[in-house]
Amino acid sequence: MKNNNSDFLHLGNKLLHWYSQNARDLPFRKTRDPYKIWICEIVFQQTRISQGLNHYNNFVDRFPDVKTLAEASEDEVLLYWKGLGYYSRAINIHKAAKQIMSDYTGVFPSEYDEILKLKGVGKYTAAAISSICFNGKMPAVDGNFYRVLSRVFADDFDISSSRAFAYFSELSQLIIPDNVGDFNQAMMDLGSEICKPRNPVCLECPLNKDCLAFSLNKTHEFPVKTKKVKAENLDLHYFFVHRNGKFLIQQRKDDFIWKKLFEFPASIPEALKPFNKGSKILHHKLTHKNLTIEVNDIEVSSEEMWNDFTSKNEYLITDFESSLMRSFPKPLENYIQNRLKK
DNA sequence: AAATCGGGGAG
DNA sequence: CTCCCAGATTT
Repeated sequence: MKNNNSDFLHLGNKLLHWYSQNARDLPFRKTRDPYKIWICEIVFQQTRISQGLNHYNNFVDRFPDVKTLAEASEDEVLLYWKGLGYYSRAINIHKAAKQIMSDYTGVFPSEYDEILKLKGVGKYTAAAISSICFNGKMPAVDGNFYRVLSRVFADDFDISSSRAFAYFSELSQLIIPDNVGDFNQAMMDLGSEICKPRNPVCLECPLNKDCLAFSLNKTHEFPVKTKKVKAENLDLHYFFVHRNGKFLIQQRKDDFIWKKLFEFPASIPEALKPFNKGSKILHHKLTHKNLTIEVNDIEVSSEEMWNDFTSKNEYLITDFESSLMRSFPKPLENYIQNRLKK
């Protein structure tokens, strides 16, 4: 009579064996430094390894430890996050570094409950760090867990439900082995390399004999996700005000998209319109996905008028070379390069 | 419980 | 074009 949870424990051990021979060779796999693992976990939230690998390497190279990161400026941390997206991660990672310096004397906390208190660290990340670095026993339940578990058990629980994390945390207990750190990483690699969202490579999967969805030929039906992600359109207007290679920028707030990144002025004072008789004005429009950006490209003709602009304290003055040292939204980054590189 | 936050790449 | 990715935070 099979009526207890121990029936599935061999799955976790099969996974560990597969992982011992198929683990991806990644830079953060060579360390148990909680700082490095932390950075890695934040960088790769909602981000593919191939997309974030350079950012991870550059980040830990410039900020090799908590103290270095805590003592850096927020703008420089954002610079190293340039192009990665979800910029609150960079702001939180910087706050958390200061938090570790002040609340934990600069020593990375080792307990799950303490790690969870760090800014930008949620249940997944706290579990990942504690299990990989401190032999913690919490499953690091992420999208890979949702996908692998829902397929293995042909479970149609809606992963877009707010209860999905608790549900699949519970479900993972059926197969979780003693070595939770390796198990968590094994689930990540399996989900990434084998049990992929589309076209999973089931013939190479160590769990294919145990996978209900595979035996039913229904892997494509799992996981179930009902909620659709709606992409609202966003229209932005900018003034690219420039003269002799210099141009105006300002820093965004932290309450909307592109938190604290730099951008062109979204408006200019009425007093400075119209710039003056001779200024050349171009209108550029760029679209990308749900984003529409219109740029009033104004070459200020007189030194006098330029001085009127630059005397406004609300603007920063920069040029192409200096702009490389700021983090701009990707579309504006591209615009600057196309506009001034020549 | 639901909305929001980026950008790149696969299909 | 749509969907997804080593999720967390805010409301």
